[in-house]
Amino acid sequence: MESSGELKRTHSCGDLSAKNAGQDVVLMGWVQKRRDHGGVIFLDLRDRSGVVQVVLSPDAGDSPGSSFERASSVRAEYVLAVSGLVRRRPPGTENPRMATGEIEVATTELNILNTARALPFYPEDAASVDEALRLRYRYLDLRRPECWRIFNMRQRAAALIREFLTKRNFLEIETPILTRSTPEGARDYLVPSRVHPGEFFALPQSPQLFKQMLMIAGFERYVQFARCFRDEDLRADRQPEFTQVDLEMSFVDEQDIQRLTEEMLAYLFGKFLDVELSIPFPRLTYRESMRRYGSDKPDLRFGLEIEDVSSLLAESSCRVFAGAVKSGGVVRGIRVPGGAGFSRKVLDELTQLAVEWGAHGLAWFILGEKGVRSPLLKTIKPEEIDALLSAMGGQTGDLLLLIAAQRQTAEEVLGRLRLHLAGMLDLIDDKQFSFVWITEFPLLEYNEDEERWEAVHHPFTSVLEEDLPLLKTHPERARARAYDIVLNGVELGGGSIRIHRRDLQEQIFDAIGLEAQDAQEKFGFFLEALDYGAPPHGGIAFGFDRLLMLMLDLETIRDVIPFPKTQKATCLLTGAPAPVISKQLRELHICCSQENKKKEQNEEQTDS
RNA sequence: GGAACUGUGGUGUAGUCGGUUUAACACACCGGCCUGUCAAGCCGGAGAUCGCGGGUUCGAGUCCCGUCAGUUCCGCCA
Repeated sequence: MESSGELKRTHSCGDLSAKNAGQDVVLMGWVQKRRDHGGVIFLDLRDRSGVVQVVLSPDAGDSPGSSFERASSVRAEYVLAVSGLVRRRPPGTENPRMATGEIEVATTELNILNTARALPFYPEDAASVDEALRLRYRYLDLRRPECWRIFNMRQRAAALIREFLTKRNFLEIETPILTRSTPEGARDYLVPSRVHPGEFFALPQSPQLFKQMLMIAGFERYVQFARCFRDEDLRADRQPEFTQVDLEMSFVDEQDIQRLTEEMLAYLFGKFLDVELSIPFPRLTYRESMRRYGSDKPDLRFGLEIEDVSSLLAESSCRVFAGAVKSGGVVRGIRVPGGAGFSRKVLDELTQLAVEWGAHGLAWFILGEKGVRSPLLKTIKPEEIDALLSAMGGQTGDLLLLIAAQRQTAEEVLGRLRLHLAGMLDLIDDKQFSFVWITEFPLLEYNEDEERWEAVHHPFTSVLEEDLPLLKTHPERARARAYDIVLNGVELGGGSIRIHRRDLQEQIFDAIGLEAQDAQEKFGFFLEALDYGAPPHGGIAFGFDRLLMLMLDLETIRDVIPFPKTQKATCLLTGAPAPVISKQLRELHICCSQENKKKEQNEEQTDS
């Protein structure tokens, strides 16, 4: 193994072309592949820019210790410095499948900067390797052009967003990572204080209060690529630490924020993907979205809308339908074009799913060539079927699926059924980007477990002026000045117009059962800030990881995060989280339960 | 907290209803040969007791139970 010695890198592998023929170059990089013919050795040398073929022949001197001899000991993923002449390949040996396939580097000097053991897997194969192993050796997984492309895109997207917002006069500001735990929302990650025994910082779930206080400070327009931390269970699109594009503006209303967001996304998609987004995006109220799509994050890339046929069947001779309506429920359904061909087995599977999801059953009507087929045919009157067909637009070849249940259950089950059917029937065009705003979310919802009202968005969200009186009488009906932006059925971001008056803020705290004293203790600093000239303000935050995942057509945000955690929130690479030695705990005034103590002592022994 | 799927040499897979296997194949690895390959080739070699622990059985990679890990989903995620 040598140092690069006198060699100084002059070019990057992927940048070489026939134009460089005749030049002496020095390259540094990794050995992607070795083809040793005994008399002539080919090495594919890779750096971030690409791959180029390096050739060594005994002309380089095959005396002991020569470059040629060194080359024959080279293995995949060795790190090399090579010096040589760029030349056109001999006629007939060009490789059209390689960007640099017209040329090669006739190497006169080869230094091995580092060797590599046989790898657990080779970067080239990483895509097909078990993800746990890839995460264990993430630096090898990341040693491939596809990953560099993703992180290059990540940087570009961030740059475009910064560029756009800078032009719009936004200030990029960092807020604390060590902050105060807030009672609302997700579980906090806590950090013990050494200086203050028994007290803890929390990692921010979002910079919410800080950005509001920046508005109170008069910054007017704030943005941050904010790291956020939430100690909740993971999903393909959820990591315990993630990045939000967090922004806030003063003296604005919903439309201002939404317009800015649309322009920003249009700018980003235009420059980044060369995709022209049509703005403004469609808007659906929460209620309408739930009714038509059974979801507050509807995927609008396909139809299969939910129809309400409650009034048609309220007096039906079929007890399933009439009964549901009589008891305050609904009858709703989906028309599946072409679904008449579904087998009995498939229908049974769908029914089973519907039951799993909370329905009592699934009523189906096959609109076949020879008439309507359904298990309910005997109980339902022909004219009711006719009415159903015309209400749902049923045509020969279609399938109608109906759920009779309480509204919320019907919406939820049909919403999931809708997604399931779209997958089954391959209705989703994955080239499409379908944005939609969901507006007028409920402000509060009742938490059965904790027996109290909670903010749907967060407790700093303002309420629609006209719904203010409902807070006291029908809290569930009060609508928030909150909005989510949804892309292809994924919640990309959400925001709201905030409360900027102390009295309203206190009223909301009261509505969610936060005692005045508690509120004072936990949010006193913020209530106080509202007293000192807080301007009207609002904002939005996007999941930057999710945005990239969707733009790059990936399945999980782990692919756009360099060092992601597993579903159990561990890091396979570093082994975090891990026990710490008791000295650390003592300094932090932390005492662990017995079981953990044992683990930690073992650790200490092996440690010393 | 719950459900489902996955777990075989370094990697990716095969292994059919439990009984021909000394658990097979490809790539990688080690040794040898080879001056134009780019999925280099040819010859030879080493390497897994089948995630782990129980159980059923005359006999288990193959069946059952438990457990661990990874993934997906539900709950949870203001």
